[in-house]
Amino acid sequence: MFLEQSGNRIGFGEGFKSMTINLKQLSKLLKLSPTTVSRALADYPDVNAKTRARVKQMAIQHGYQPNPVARRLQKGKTETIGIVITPEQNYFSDTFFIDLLSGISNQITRAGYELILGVASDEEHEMQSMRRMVEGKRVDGMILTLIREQDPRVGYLLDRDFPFVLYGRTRETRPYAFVDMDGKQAFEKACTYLAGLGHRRIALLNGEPGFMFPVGCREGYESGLFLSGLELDPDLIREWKHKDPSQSSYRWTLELFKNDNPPTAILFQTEAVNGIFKGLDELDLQPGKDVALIGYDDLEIARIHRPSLSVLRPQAREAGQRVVNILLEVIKGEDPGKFQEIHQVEMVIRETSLPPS
Amino acid sequence: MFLEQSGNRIGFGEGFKSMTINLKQLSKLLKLSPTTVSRALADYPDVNAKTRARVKQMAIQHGYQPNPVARRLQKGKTETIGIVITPEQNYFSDTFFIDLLSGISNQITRAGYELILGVASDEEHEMQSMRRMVEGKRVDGMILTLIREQDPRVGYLLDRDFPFVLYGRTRETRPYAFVDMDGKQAFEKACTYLAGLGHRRIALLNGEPGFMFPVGCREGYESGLFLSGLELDPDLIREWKHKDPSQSSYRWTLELFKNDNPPTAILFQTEAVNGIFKGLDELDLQPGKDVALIGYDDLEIARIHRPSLSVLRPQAREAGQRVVNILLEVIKGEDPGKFQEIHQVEMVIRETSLPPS
DNA sequence: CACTTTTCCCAAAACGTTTTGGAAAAAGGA
DNA sequence: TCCTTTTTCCAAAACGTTTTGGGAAAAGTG
Repeated sequence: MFLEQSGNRIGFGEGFKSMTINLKQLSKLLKLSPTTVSRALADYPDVNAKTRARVKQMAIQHGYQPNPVARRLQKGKTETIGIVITPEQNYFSDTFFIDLLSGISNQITRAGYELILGVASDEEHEMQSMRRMVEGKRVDGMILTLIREQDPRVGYLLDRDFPFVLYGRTRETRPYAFVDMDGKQAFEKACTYLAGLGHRRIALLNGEPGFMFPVGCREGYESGLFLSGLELDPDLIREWKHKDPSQSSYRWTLELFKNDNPPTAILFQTEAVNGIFKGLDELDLQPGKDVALIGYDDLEIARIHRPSLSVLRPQAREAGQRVVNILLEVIKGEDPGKFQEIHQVEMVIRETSLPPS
Repeated sequence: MFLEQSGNRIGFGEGFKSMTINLKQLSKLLKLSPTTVSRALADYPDVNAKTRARVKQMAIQHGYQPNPVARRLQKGKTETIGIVITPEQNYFSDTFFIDLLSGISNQITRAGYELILGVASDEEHEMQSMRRMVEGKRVDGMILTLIREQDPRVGYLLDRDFPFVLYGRTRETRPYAFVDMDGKQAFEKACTYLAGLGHRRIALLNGEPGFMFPVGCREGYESGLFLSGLELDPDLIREWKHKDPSQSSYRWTLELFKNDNPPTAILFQTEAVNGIFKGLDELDLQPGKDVALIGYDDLEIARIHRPSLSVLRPQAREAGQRVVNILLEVIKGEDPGKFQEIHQVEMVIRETSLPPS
């Protein structure tokens, strides 16, 4: 049976579809083969410069864009990258995560790829959503965030040799690609800075154990104390809960000051700042004046609060872009172990980091 | 030339790909044609129940999943839905948007579709990102959020008859599908409630003009005043800026109380609550006690603040699910004008909605 | 038994690209 | 001029599905 290409059926009520043109139709218009048109558009050297220009001009004129689905099938790639977020991770609390996502999205678009998003309600659905993407051949690579110390996602992906990049790190001996912020260096810097101002009792209100990021923060804190010749006092360390940063940090703030020898400064993740402010308010302590504060992450609240909050500021957008560039390399077949980046974090001194009164 | 299907090349260092099976291979294993296997899996009646069971069993055993890219090409659909968000919209500030997104994502997954995400830095890139999805044949439909009164995106999509659903509404005479919250009814309810408590001076700290959602809020506020026999006083209405809710609402709060006859209650979007709290604090006014407060959106801060904030609570998750279900219908060819839903908003009375002192 | 209907399966086409492996035409070299 | 090389193009295969349009065998029917 011989089947005639039906053409575009203009005026057939097909709505949107009727305004689109495909390769075969374009090549007919140009009186060239689809092969040549395809190769002309892809800048292959074996097509005459003159015809290439003609092809490109016609393509633009008719708004031709190759059908991405067809190209993906032929190329054997999905040109798609997956990411799964969970609402319980209050990570979304402010500009930080959206900055990261913005860097990721823009770089993916630039590469002609797509970003597909899964929203999982808990850890189990998180894994399930990822498996659907991976085993369902829906993505070429995965981006992982909010990494846990023991993270089953990493083992899963390593086991099946599937391309991925972490924003963060985990406890895993096999090599893998990651982009991480130097939380250790950041907290060390903040800690020595405060000590340099004369603070001797510096508290740490750290993130929840189980996740990886508080680990570096604690290391930096301890190292900062050590470098400043200060003793580590376990009574000055508390950990807030991820599901409820404000409430838990509020409680811990009150508790910190029950101490006979209370802190004059607190280091923490900015996520927890509302609880801290509330606690200090209740204790009639003025942030910045009676207690120095430095938070990790430059959230909106840090800038608008009076006094404004001194912070450690990770460059989330840039990190997001790096994550994508690295992932594209890994997808191409590069060795993931080559890509392990730790980005420096700058300190922004505002009004809450004064010497002790 | 005769080409032999090369099979799976197990042990060829192909990594991930080698653990996957395709339709042809599965059909060979079953000694059936690809046609029959495909139809068996799709529950066509023209395949024997016995063989259908055999096929399904074998498919599960080998973890066969049809390649989505191939299916999309054949079906002429991308099975993909697009959404574009912008960071400048502080919409991401808390759980609200992620709840919406969660409802959207889950429903899309259930339908076997994919959600692709664009992050645009401003209005222009927002349009650009959408055009890439639409004209690049990367999605079957679009979801739009944070709608403006005059929204060029809506006109664009209507012009080319491309399926879409709004979360929100816009000024547009042609019929289109939307899911919106009944902001008018919500604010009316809150306003009459406060009036019922005895408040006579009720202020409105509304969202920025240009966007659609403050319109309903204002209507509800005015209607609530009217129903309660109160006069509208333009001095009691202010509008915060979208890019900086806290700062602008802080300024307006101070200004509201410069009034000779200051308000005893404020209605507002919860996004703006930080600025209001700060303003009241500076004026030595106790939230809830000296000034009644009801916010729109049940953000985390509303629950954890002491006193806890009375709020109007839209059901974002459910709305997200409806948006997707409707969009799938529109994609199927249903008339968008049939789908115009306005969801009720419940009021949650907490500690900031007492009678005037 | 002969004919019709139903059941069950399949070959081939189609979706829209890119890649492969030439082949014809033009240009260069002796 | 004749052979070789280069330039420019293209037909056909391939990616992995679903759909189309039968067709053979089995089951009914008279």
